[in-house]
Amino acid sequence: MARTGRPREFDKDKTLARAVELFWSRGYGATSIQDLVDALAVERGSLYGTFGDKRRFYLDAVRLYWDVYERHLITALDTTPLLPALREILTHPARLDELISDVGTPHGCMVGNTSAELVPHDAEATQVVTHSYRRFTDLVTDALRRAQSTGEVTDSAAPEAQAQLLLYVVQGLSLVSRAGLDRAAALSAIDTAIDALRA
Amino acid sequence: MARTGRPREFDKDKTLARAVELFWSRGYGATSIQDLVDALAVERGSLYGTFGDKRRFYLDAVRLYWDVYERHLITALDTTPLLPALREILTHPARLDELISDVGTPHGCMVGNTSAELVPHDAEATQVVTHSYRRFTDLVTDALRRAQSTGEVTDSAAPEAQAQLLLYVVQGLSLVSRAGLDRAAALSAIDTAIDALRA
DNA sequence: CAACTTCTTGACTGGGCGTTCAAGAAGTCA
DNA sequence: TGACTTCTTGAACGCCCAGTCAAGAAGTTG
Repeated sequence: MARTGRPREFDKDKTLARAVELFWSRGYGATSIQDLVDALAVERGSLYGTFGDKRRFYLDAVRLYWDVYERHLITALDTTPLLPALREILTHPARLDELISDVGTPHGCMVGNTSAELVPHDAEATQVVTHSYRRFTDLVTDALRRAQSTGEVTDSAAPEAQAQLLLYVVQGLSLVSRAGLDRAAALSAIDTAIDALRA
Repeated sequence: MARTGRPREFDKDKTLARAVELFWSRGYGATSIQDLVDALAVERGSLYGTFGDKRRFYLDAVRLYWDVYERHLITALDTTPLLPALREILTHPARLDELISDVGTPHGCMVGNTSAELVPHDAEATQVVTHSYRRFTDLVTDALRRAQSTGEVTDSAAPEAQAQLLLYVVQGLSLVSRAGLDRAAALSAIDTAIDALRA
């Protein structure tokens, strides 16, 4: 059973990565197939043939977004001391860490945006969002547990509760930053959260 | 210039309040005019005559949502001690405080949902969201400043930074709770946040 | 009652949406 | 080369959407 035929003219992975950008900034509903055709320079039929319908395409984009963030998360959490890494993780989706000043308004976290727009009435979207949140809290909980044992992080609260709170903070910052970002105020707030973790 | 004519058969305020429910749970894009006609029992023409187009209608609903929450906020913040009130405020949009167990998945905060779906590409929505966030931080900052002076709240951080952080927490909790809510885990996280404010 | 104003009703419109599909192009394989 | 498979292209389709409008109903005013 040979799988021959005319080869695809565009790079599937790169196209999906560019679709992430579009879906991320505009959301699911406000991004039309025509927008994607224009931005990706791939015709409608090819998009449908390669990625299935719009929902599949979008959800694949969210999954890719999360995979990239999770890799970043795992790398960052594997450092000592932990608190500077946590600070970076919290500020990352809101692009607070970018040095350029004219970064424009950030798009927030794509998982959070999906939660607001498609959850709970879309079951598959709900599953993707739930999975991502769960991975975040699991990974951060482990890191906090280690940092508690070394005495870097206070054990006045359970690492699970601390991690859950950090999820709220990062999702909240991402969301609020869509409406415009006062960098200094945001960083002060994040530092307040990080300081509260200090032993 | 008399303003006579056939009187409106429905209650404008009550209808707007019911529209809040619908827009809140489904969002802007996923709520069609037909949905509103069906749910509100008011014909299309009357809705358009009374509330203008869909965007106006939605934004008025968001404004009403915020007004109600803000009144609640002002009342709650005017109490001593402050920390239990803050705890209640944080849990309120996620309906963590409701006693009934089958509350279903909460809709999150309607302002936050608007931020995810319409901001920043809709200027008026952005203004509504920005205004709401600003009011929240201003009101909470004042309350925290008073509570710092009485010694209830730690002065290890500026009240502005504490208030901004609480905005992130409440927005994050609201958003995350759309994907399903582990009440105990959420309350532990919120308690961790509140404890960090204690002097 | 008659004139006037506003509200109600629901059929209608035009447009944009997601999606499909047929015909041709570009490869592989024997 | 010729059969076969897959990809590309863009026109076409049907649907549902937000929004309009004309005709009638229900009030007020003098």
